Amino acid sequence: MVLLDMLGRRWALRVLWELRHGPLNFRQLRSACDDASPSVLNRRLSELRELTVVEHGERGYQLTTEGERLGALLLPLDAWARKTARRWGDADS
Amino acid sequence: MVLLDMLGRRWALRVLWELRHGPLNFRQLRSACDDASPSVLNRRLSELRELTVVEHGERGYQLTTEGERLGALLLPLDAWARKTARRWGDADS
DNA sequence: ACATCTTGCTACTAAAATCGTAGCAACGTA
DNA sequence: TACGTTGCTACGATTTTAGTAGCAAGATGT
Repeated sequence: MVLLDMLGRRWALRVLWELRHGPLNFRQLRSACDDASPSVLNRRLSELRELTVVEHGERGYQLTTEGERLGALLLPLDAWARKTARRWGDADS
Repeated sequence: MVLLDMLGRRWALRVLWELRHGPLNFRQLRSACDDASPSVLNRRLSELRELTVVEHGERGYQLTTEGERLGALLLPLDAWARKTARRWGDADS
């Protein structure tokens, strides 16, 4: 599973998740990702761009059409996460 | 997103994926995961067990009910991966 | 009883990934 | 020209993972 190996890297899923509502520039994206170090974030963005899942346009980094399709698949994961978080009494999402 | 941070660790997604068809013992699981090093695999399994997503029963490691629910959400991801793999002419899945 | 095999897992070192911080070059703005 | 913003690189410190060896406990065979 190449995809799982790719997405199983730090910030990969998170980036897709944070871009789901629209473009963010590098620094916005960074602070959205708990201030991930710029070196890793940049590397991950390169990889995601190679996958043509993310692109860098006028308005900043954004999901491509393919990326949005992939991002949509994360919604159920999020729903699951929220459910189990509630199950454990966690505060965050 | 605690979940994404958790799943964004080496072999986490992969373990869920490899257990989707039933229990595997430690060594089977390891070879299913490209012979991941036992130290990391074991650590990941501990974490997944803490999440009550994986458990260690008579037949080996297996998904819990919650785990199966989560695993089911990976199927669309796999479908997506297969599609894009075809798009790039990759051989593997 | 005894040796053998399997299984889950630990130990340990080397390599790789990530963190955390500083700061630069390019660009726009005043 | 001075100043702020943005995307990004550099680099040492820390954390994670890789890779290999092997042990303890239980099953199995003889």
